[in-house]
Amino acid sequence: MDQDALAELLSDTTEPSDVGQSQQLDSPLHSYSFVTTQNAPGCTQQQRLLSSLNDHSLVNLVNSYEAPQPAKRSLLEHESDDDEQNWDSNISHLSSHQNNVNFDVIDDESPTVASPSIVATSGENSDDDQPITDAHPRVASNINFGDYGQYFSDKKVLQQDRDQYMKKLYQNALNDGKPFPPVFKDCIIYINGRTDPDRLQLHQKIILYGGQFMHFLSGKTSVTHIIASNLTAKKRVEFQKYKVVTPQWVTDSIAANKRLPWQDFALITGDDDQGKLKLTKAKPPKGEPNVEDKNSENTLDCNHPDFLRSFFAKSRLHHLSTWKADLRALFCERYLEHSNIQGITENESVAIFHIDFDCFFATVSALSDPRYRLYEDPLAVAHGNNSSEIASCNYVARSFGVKNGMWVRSARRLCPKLVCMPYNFEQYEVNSKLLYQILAETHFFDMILPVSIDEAICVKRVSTFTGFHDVQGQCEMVTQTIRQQVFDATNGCTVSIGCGPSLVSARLALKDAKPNGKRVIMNLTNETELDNFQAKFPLNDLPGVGFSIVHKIRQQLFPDASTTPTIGDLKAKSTLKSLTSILGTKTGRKIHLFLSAKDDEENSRILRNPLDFFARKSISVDINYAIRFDSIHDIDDFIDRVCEHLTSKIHDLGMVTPQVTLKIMRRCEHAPIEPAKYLGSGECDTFSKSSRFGIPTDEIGLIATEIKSSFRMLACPPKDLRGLAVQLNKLEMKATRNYQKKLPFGDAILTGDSNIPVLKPNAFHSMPRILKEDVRSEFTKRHLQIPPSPTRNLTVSVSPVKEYWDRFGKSTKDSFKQELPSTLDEDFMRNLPPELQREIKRDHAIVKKTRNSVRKGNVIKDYGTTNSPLSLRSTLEEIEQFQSLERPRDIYHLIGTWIDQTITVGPHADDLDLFDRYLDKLVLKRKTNRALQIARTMSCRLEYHAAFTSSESKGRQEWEEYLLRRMIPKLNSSCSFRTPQVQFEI
DNA sequence: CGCTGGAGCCAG
DNA sequence: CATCGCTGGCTCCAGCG
Repeated sequence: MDQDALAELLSDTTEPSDVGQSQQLDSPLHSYSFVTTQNAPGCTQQQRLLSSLNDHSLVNLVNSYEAPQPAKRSLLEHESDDDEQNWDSNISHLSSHQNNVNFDVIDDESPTVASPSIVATSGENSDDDQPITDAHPRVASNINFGDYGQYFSDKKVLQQDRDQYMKKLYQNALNDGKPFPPVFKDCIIYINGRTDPDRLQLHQKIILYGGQFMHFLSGKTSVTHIIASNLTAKKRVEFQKYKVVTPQWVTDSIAANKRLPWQDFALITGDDDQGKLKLTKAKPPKGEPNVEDKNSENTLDCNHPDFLRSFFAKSRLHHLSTWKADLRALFCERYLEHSNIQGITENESVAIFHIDFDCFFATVSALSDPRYRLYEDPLAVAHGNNSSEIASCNYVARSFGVKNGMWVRSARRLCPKLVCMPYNFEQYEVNSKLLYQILAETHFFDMILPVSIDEAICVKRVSTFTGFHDVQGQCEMVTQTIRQQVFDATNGCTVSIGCGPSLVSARLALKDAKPNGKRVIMNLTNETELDNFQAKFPLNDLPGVGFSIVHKIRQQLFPDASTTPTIGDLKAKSTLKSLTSILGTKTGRKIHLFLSAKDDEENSRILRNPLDFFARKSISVDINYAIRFDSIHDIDDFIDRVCEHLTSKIHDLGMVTPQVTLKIMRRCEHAPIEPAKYLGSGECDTFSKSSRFGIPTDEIGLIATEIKSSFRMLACPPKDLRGLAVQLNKLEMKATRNYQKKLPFGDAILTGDSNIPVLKPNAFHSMPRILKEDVRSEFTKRHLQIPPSPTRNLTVSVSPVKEYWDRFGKSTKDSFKQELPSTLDEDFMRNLPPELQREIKRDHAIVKKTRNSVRKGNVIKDYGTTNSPLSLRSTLEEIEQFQSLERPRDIYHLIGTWIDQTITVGPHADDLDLFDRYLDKLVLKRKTNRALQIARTMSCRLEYHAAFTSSESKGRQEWEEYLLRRMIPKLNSSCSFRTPQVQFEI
């Protein structure tokens, strides 16, 4: 590093953690395929666009969503002629690849340039990974990264090739292969120092929009623009003659779709002796608006309506989860489009490629700022400096013993010089996309299975290799090509690849390859060889084997071992029988198979039937951070917001749920009120409670009410709540015929200007979520009225039943006041009806668990009465219709059918009497939960009909009348009769 | 025996 | 200032009829 750069570095006092906090907002890259489906952070361009529209256009824009939404774009999609081959079975054989390896896909105009990957793959027995790993066989400090950089900087042609290649990749990945407008045509741009958005993002933007990028300022003459956020005094003088602009020039030009005059963004103004920054109109690079933003963000506590959004925006784990879900959804979409893809059958031999970025977050974050030296300094990605968790650390840090998930404070004890870098979620997405793009373009694999943002499993049938010879060699070649391409495309991110005949072996090979290497073991054909290869790995390298399983195995089979046993150790010491007895049938069997490098049935599902494997079965929100509530009402509001989030999602997915689960974390009795980690949950007990709807629903009112009621059942004092999760289970597709029909508020009209078109009620709610939020705020800003969500509207204005229900639900709120007895009086218990006994036992169990804070083996029993098969013995004689029914769901179904069939004429009085008697029985038997559930089912059903029948419908009115006047009061009285005895506490 | 709800585990 | 401890899927187990 030269003196100037050093001086600049030292003069820059901003903490690294400030870098890149807000840069995701402005990127043009945010709008591609999977990112948009989730809660991508707000998008200023979009907001800008919206606010530029007049009311008329805005409403029209929203209305356009009444039509079916355009299909999401795929990250695996590209538009070239051979598109179809993407997922096809082995259309392009390796032989054609050998010709293509030279990157002539990149740029046909310069085929003469030797590609580095040719060097790497040309040697037949070259086991080394040139040029990436050759000079740096193992760990970081040896890696001669500079050589590679030099390689590019010396050869401008190559540099441009690479940019062209990247441009093409980006276009494919981000813009359906179409070029972006050439905003920076004829510009040759150099970036100086640290910038916001960071260097990597600016680079991408510049080349995407037609500019040329200079990595080094050696030949200053050719550079037309220099981008910098800040300049040292010395640089200021040095750059006097250049067009030095702020990064905003780039972002604003792109937003404006044309190159804006550089003078407006000049960093050095001629008449400014003090070198004061010229702050440009929209947003200064660093300054007050940012600070304000941060402050307001920081003050968001869990009561703030935007808390969820702001928390999610910064949570690595949330990002990981949503990325994964998105990738899975995308896979299914693609899979369905290409019906010719076949799962792998049991008898087929395959080569599995397990591909994974090396310390992904750390690498990407490090590359975004030239001050971070990835291969020399110990680096980690984390938010804070003490009890902040390390999301990812580079291999230098690992050599000190630093591990992912460690708190920064403890890591610093191992490695005092550890440098913390900020997250850069947007760039992670971009680089991930590039990986998947490259994998797809390779046209080598039969399937590309997403594992996560930084990891994929690729499959190739052995039978589809060219000839049958040298499978090993072909695999090695393809791994090396991929590694090289990813390295180039991502500006220096390395992937490691493990390749083997099974999922397990590929995974272990990957472990062997890391960091920055490849390991192909397709040549280990007989069992002994494979065994020998596997023997050295520690047990926890096996998939699905974590802390707990290792612990159990150690305890039972290696009581004296001081370290984690290896696969070889376990294989020598265990039998199928011993494993299943220690770990259970399935787990034991699975591990037993793993010991011979075989995949078990469950693991193979991803190969056999990927669609089934990736299908979404549940959806949930977990928040176990910053949860601090004072009152149950605040919690109710929070639950509402969580449910809103979830229902909005399943609504977008067109799904409904028959079962919801609430899971809470409650501060352990002995745990301090505030744990070591700021706003952390500390040590907690967890409790969960699930309940079912008679008919699957996506209705927020029902779901939220149910969850709130579950929360009360769990009887957690609001102040002790430290975490809350809501899950919608057993998701199913909503029947499509519904909801297309006319809804009762179809004539909803926007107030005000009569020239403004009528807003179609469905339209707003059919918009993609990311758009919805901005449109909503835009509407609010203009005092335009947004129609309520169809489902919610029903609950509010159409169905008094619902309203009643809400009140009914709330009526239980204040009734759990008394303390539970610390021990149960046996006599007292014996004299109670069994149902009640169970209920009290359950409550007692909660208290006991809470008191003891026992972590394991303290299962709460008799939890759900809602779904235990109904004891119909006494009701059977009287109610013929229920005779054959044993399961609650059948009962709900019957009631649903009953309502459906009588919705126009109303229920028959005799039937109602019969039904009344049935309810009486339930009440008498204290099965109020069941009765409650039935009422809920009926309410739900009636609301459903309310959507399609006129409010005059006599039959429906009768039904509602019955529900309101007879059924609910009956349940209410039974409920108030019951609650004092149940003795919850709040 | 098969089913269910709750808890636990694991991965990234 | 801290700091952002998610989420989906499988398995195990006890209890029920």
